[in-house]
Amino acid sequence: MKRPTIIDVARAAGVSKSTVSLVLQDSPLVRAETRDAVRLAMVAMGYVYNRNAANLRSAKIGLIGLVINDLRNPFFTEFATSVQMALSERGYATVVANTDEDPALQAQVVTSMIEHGVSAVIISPTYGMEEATFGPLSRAGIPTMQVLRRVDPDTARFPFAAPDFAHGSRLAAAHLVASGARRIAFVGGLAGRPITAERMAGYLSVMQDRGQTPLALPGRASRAFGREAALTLARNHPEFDAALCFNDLVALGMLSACAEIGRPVGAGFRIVGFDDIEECAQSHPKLTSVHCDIAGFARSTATAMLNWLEHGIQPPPDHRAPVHLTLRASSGAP
Amino acid sequence: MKRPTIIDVARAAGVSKSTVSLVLQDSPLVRAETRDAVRLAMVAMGYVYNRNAANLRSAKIGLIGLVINDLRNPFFTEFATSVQMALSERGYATVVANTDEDPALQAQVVTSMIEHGVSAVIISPTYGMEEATFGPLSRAGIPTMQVLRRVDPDTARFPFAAPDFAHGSRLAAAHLVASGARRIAFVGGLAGRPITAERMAGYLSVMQDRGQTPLALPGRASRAFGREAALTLARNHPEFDAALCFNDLVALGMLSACAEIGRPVGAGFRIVGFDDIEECAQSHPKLTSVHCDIAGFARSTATAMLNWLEHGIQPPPDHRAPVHLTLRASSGAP
DNA sequence: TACCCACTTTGGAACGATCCAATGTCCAGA
DNA sequence: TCTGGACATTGGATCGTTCCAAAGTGGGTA
Repeated sequence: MKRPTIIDVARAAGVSKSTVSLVLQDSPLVRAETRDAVRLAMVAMGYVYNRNAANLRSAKIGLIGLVINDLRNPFFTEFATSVQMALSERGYATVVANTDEDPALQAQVVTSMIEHGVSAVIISPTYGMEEATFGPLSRAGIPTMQVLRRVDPDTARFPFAAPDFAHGSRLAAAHLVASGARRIAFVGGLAGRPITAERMAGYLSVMQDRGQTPLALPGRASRAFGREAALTLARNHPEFDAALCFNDLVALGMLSACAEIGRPVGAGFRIVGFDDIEECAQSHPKLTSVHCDIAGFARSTATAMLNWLEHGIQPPPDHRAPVHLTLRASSGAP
Repeated sequence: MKRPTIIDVARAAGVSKSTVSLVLQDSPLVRAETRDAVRLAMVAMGYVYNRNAANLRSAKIGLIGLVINDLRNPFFTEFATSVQMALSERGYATVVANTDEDPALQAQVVTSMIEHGVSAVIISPTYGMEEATFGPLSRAGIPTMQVLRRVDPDTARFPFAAPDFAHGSRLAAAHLVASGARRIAFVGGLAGRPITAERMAGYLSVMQDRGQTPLALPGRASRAFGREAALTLARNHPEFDAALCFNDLVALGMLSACAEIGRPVGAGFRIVGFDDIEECAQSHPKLTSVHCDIAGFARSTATAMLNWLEHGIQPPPDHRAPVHLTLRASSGAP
């Protein structure tokens, strides 16, 4: 009825449980014939290794938690998938949880992960209830990296890493100006959040340089909001001839709405996205975007985490990965 | 240095370890003041529950493996995310792995999951090396469901569940015919795969009814292929006035290419997608698609799995979830 | 006073592996 | 023949929980 244990296997193979344990660990100490006999017995009785019992003593698990605020967003999907695959390559399994920007849910999944014994956590956090999320991690002494968003200011304890959004923003704004845009709006991103501030930084400084009043249409980072904003902009601010978007989803939503109302996008109305997700190269017109090499960033995050875990090398408190601008038709590039 | 255990907590709170255990389980047996004292001690010394030790006795682990063939595809992202959240709601953590359609990688991640002690696996498998993936699962006695694709034919052992693709295909084909399409092509999907056959079923039967030769443009289920196919179709088969696509990505790619070459989509050239991902309602024109309610399907899959796990109720060997057609502008619907 | 019962609390025995010190075996070399 | 050491194997303690039978309280009732 119940699952056989190493003791049962040992009995069947006529050896001691210790020997079976050694066989399980591929120890060179056991004689070849003994090993084979034990293996045979295992197969014969359908033995299943119980990693729980093992972990109870040796406390190594190789499980890493990955907490993401919005997993359905392709930007985060790409990040999560790349992290998972990089970890898998190094023999670690990844426990993933989506929080849907719900701080309470985030606190809950983090607790659940700690209980399941993750040995590290990589988190793209949501805002709110910081203590409920980071407190337990800190108390449990679990190495934790914040990525993409810095929510807990204690980066000595929870190192932060993200692409250099502010620099990308400057590149994008400068590009729009250089290609002749006269009035530029910033579209999307929830007001008051650090990430919005970073992605707006270049825009704001350009506006200041030109002595123009900035126009921001804050909103969710979704296609739906992009559509809405494009319509609003066309109706209420027809003089604006360019938009710098919080992210690609917003930009793609604008693209779709412009197609719908027959507003040509390109030299007449310039749109720049942010993140350069795969779809940017497939849309019509193709979308100019700040390329963050999210897959590369994900891999380097995974590496940094494992260096911390395996060699105790704590990542720098505030790492910014380089970004560049990918020019395409939506901003009137050739 | 090392993590405190319930014994340490018990000592600090001046009670026995049994009492601490009861507190952990929210047992009504303990007096309120005792409970509070224990809780206080826990917080004070940063106690972390050790689920491994607990599981050792009760043999419940609460870790569930989710293996996905293409996690970057929004259809699968939505599925995976919804499954994960449904499991999380019931107190289970989810170990996710993307296989990128690589059978060797799939075999490896499945092995790794078994070793990490997942108590069940939900897998959207890739084709090839079936034994290397399903053999270990079977030997380890881990309840495993195949979803979205049936790769291992032994559905008595590995129950299968998917939306009723064949029926969706019939609905889509019938709709195209009813709205007046004269020549219909089937675009996307790799030839020879069961899933392609299912999604083509309705198309083929309609072609047969009409005595027309089917035209299939097989290819990867990606935006890029959709673009390519739209151009090919326009160039080599201009008489075709409708396309039934393998999935939405292909259809969206076609949409984008049609916009590029100035071919109006709608009553003139009808396109129907498959899966009804969120973007279908945001594209221009909006995309008619076979709605699979993937989030609902994911939730019911999670429920079925947990019923199996917790109550031993094995899911039916071949479950098909209902689908329907969502009419939008791309097929000339009002 | 003695007894019962409901309410709390408790010590010890699992659970299934790992780890370690100790014990056998066997053979080469003195 | 004896000894040392390489190779194999082993029993017992241990990890941090849960579970269970048993015991300690205190109040009400016969």
